[in-house]
Amino acid sequence: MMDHRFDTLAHEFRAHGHKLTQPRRAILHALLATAKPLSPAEIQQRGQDFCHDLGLVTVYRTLELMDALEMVRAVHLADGCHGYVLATPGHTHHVVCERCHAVIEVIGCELGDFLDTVATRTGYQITGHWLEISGVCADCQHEPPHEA
Amino acid sequence: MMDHRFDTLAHEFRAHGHKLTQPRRAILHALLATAKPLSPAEIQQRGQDFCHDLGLVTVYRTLELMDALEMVRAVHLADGCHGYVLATPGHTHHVVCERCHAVIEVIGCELGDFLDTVATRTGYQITGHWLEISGVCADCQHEPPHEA
DNA sequence: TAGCTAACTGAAAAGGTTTTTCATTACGAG
DNA sequence: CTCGTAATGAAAAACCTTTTCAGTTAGCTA
Repeated sequence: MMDHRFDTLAHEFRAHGHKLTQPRRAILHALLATAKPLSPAEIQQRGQDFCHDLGLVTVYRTLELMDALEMVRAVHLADGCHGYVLATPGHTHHVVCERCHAVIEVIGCELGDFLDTVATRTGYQITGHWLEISGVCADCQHEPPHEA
Repeated sequence: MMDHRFDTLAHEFRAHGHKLTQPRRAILHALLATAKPLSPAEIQQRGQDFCHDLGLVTVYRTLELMDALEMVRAVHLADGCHGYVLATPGHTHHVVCERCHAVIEVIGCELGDFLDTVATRTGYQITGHWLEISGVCADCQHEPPHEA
């Protein structure tokens, strides 16, 4: 497993005083192996390839921890709102393909001017924002619809 | 109840061939009486002031209908993601006060340039977006923190 | 106004997801 | 290697949302 991303994430647990257990390794592998947001149940299923008896409870607890450490981000989906993807550090936004659910993170954020306008118009002091963009990824654009 | 907004919304049910029942009136009253997003359970509680035996199931069914008619919008909140506010027609974004949860809808959307950049950068064909902004509303700015 | 029918309703039950509890296990410091 | 503590899986509890179903109501027709 000569994956630099894995090592970086693994180190993150240790750096904050948390143990690097087999179940947590399995969850990392599951998340690293996909670009789609995965539900807790999907993470458990895929993680069991690495840790046979990975429990769903552990997935929830680990996601909670990883969310607190900003290692993972929750993605609100149209149906439910409970998908998770590995996070890129810093402020990012997601673009989710509406056909295959592939996710790209857009690093950098040029919403400043727009938010200034909003502040002026509403009288609110703006402290944060959440943006999700949906579209059709390059691969899916080259395929006839409804065949993915 | 000489509320013009109530009449407009009430008419909306009829205009689409749906009945205007007491439970539905109660739900409208509950939503009209607040600027915060309300959970289904909160809508039931407040609606019972107008319709004593308003059931939670009816709240869910009515919200589903109102969502389809674009009378109401789901707001994803930091904790859960299941609040509802009355919708302004057209494309809008929400600004939610992080202290008192008051919501303002921002009409109009100047994200076009940003989305063009995202399209170029990612190769995705952009089809939609969801933006929520958090901040501190004018009222709360004038109060000392932690006293709302 | 009275009668009629489809739409709507509340209660109960089912279905799903997330959290809590608790005895056991395993990480990793020493 | 040993030990203490954090982490784990299973079971149960707690939620939230949807489905089912028999009874009720809105509002059209006469």
